[in-house]
Amino acid sequence: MTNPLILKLEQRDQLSDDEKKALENAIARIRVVEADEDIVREGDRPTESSLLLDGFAARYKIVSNGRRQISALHVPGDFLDLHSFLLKTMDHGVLALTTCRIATVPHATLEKITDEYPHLTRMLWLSTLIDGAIHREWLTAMGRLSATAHMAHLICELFLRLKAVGRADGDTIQLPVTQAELGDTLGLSTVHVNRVLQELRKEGLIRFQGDALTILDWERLKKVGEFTSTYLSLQNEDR
Amino acid sequence: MTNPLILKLEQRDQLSDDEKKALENAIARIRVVEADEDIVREGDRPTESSLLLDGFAARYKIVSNGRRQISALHVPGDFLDLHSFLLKTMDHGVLALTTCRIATVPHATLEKITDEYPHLTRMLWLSTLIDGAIHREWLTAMGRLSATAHMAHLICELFLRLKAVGRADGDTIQLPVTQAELGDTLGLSTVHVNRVLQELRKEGLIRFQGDALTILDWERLKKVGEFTSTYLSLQNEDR
DNA sequence: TGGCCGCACTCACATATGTTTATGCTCAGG
DNA sequence: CCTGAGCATAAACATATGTGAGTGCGGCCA
Repeated sequence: MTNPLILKLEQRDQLSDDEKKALENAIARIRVVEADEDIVREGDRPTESSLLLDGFAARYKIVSNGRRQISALHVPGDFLDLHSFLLKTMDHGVLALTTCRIATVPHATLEKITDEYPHLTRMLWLSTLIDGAIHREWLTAMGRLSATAHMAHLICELFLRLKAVGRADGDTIQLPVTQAELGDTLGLSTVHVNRVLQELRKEGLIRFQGDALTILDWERLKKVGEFTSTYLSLQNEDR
Repeated sequence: MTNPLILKLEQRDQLSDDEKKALENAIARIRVVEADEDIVREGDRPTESSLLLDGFAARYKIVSNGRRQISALHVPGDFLDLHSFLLKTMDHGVLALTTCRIATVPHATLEKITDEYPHLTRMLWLSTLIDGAIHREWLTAMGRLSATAHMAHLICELFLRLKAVGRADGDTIQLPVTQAELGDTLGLSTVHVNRVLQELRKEGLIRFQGDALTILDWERLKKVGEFTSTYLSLQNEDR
């Protein structure tokens, strides 16, 4: 089975065999983290970065009154903390939402890659830039869209991101995320998440039973969520 | 006068003379953009990136009902669209909030830097990672803090960022940003921005007359905004 | 010098979303 | 087969923030 990171990057630009080999060799070990466990903690100074191979994970921060905000949801192929390579100190934690299979890449190896593989370096840089683009999109959705639109937007995004790494089954994705976690992602209460999901269901836009989320009307869902995929950089071009 | 980007980067790690020279030489030309003009437009595919030398600028997105969300506020030393080097298509616009002096750096030159200067490349990468860290912090503030706390947080951040590039005068910074623009940044209405500023003033935390913003009680302001500066990566270390 | 125009500021009222509390489903474990 | 935990769902009520409309000030320009 191919490394989902390679899958993700090759969607954006071609990788040489050398580069692919360098990526594969960068993996020092593979570990498994159980659901609800921390993968990295706020304040940590990791000496390696974690690449998600399987499962769902979230970056999060806790604020004073114990409330939590999730600032990123991660799917296979995503680096969870590639930024710790240069930022050094984690300004947030990373949590496993399901059982996660994780490849660890030592920062020393990343440094070597930046010395020897300029194009591959740009591709890794790109992957953090996409994270940033997603952050901006979330900011816009959170600040200026209604809760319903925001939820629709998130669903559109997750569908495309999962599809891009071969994790969509037709119009259905597995989304093993509780309504409380969705609330922490969207900045809403669980109660309101529930209301909003009901509405999307009532409108015939989605089905969502158990973990299985099915898109029933992609076009209308996109419209409700004011979704355009530009920010995901899904095009293959020279970078 | 030193290039504020060099000032900004040298605060995070040492730069060699060669690297500084490479940065200076990367500037193809300098242009001036008047307040309220677009510097880059959503959908553009720039062939050069813009480095802000003087003035204030904002990244923004307009949503369907005409509402606007500002996803980043930029001060001198910030790249406005370094990410366009690899993301290629702008997923948002960039606007001059005041008259801006801007240095343009061709993407071809950036590519050359990534080929020849690994450490400098990492420092440029770092600067986009700091943008990302700020985005995450804004997400948390927007999703889980009260409007007042969010405003306090933003003020703390801008104060430190301006101070880091020598643009603070004691406890005072120039913040030539209207309340409407602050609203678009925080995801609030102008009316509520006004209420929240009154409250911070009444509490004796800030003075804000005209463009001059003075921090009257840093410790309490930090506390109200639940502000910690980790995410700004202000420490000098090997990167 | 007069008159706009942009902006800060106010008030009255509207509403999206939060809070609290409770119910019932489903599924894993004993 | 029962039990409890975790989760989705529900209803009643509370509130932070939005909306719409308006005032007044200060600076710029004719």
